[in-house]
Amino acid sequence: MYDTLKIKHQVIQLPKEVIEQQESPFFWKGLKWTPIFNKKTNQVKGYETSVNNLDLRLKGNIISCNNSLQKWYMGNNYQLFTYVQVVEALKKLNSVLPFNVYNANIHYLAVGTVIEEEAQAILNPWLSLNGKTPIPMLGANKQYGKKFYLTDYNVKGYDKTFEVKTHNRINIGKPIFRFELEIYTRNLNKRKNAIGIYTVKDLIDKKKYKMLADELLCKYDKIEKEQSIPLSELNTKEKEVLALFQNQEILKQYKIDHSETYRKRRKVYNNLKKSSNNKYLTHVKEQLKTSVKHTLF
DNA sequence: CGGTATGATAACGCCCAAGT
DNA sequence: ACTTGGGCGTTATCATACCG
Repeated sequence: MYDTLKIKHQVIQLPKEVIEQQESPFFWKGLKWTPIFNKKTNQVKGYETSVNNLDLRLKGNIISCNNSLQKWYMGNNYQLFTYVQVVEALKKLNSVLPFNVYNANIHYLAVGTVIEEEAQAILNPWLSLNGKTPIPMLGANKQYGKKFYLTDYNVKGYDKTFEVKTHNRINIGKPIFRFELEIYTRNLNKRKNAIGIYTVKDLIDKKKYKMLADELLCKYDKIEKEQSIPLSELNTKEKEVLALFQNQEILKQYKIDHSETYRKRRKVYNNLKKSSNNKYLTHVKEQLKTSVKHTLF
């Protein structure tokens, strides 16, 4: 389930080479660290090294490691990445990195899952998220995904089959849709029912893992989607509300000019969606649910 | 400028009561 | 019965700062 993780380890005792801001490479913790220079001042601003295809940077007394756990461990992220595999991957990461990974701080993480579905059909109905329209994800002059940029998190869905075909020249041989949430942990930690993701240890807390999985599904639910509802079954108010919510431009202005009424309209729309029986959207939701459930093992 | 961090504040969802 | 507006608790965004 986990994709990109940005972890930071605080070094208690820096080697003398770092304290002296040594300008040549040195060995520390069995790794060769090379200085990074500030191009303007030519001063040492940190050190970098790599181990097992992972880049590490040391700045001040913080070693940071930003990478996709799944891609590092499995080579790709078009397959499921289950809890058991996550535990194994972190165990391996801990054995490879020169510090205790489990105690490292985590500020940002991405969770995602894949389902065997045609991406375009899923993406076409996506209208907005919290009132924001998606940015198209482009590759080879083609839109292969949609991404929502919000302050504390990003949500994206895309054609994984297309992506690995154009970027990695790999043919998966079946349609794979990937859905992903990239989020700052503060958003997870400062809410009412906080999940509490502070260190890597928290990532393998089964209860928290489950909550993150739910968070991913919850974001999918929050995406405003074009509804296909049997129109003749709606009353006048519902028809008007439906039309309003399917036009993002008018909706946006409506929200500004009639904010109070907007809230009432939204309520009607929410109820409308609940009673809608869009089989396809329900099917996609179920697929995601099932997929996420499978990553729990 | 883009990425990150942080506290302040605006916006939202929900409920209820009052007005039309 | 439908609409409007206030209160409240929660969440998202804004403003600002820092860094390279």
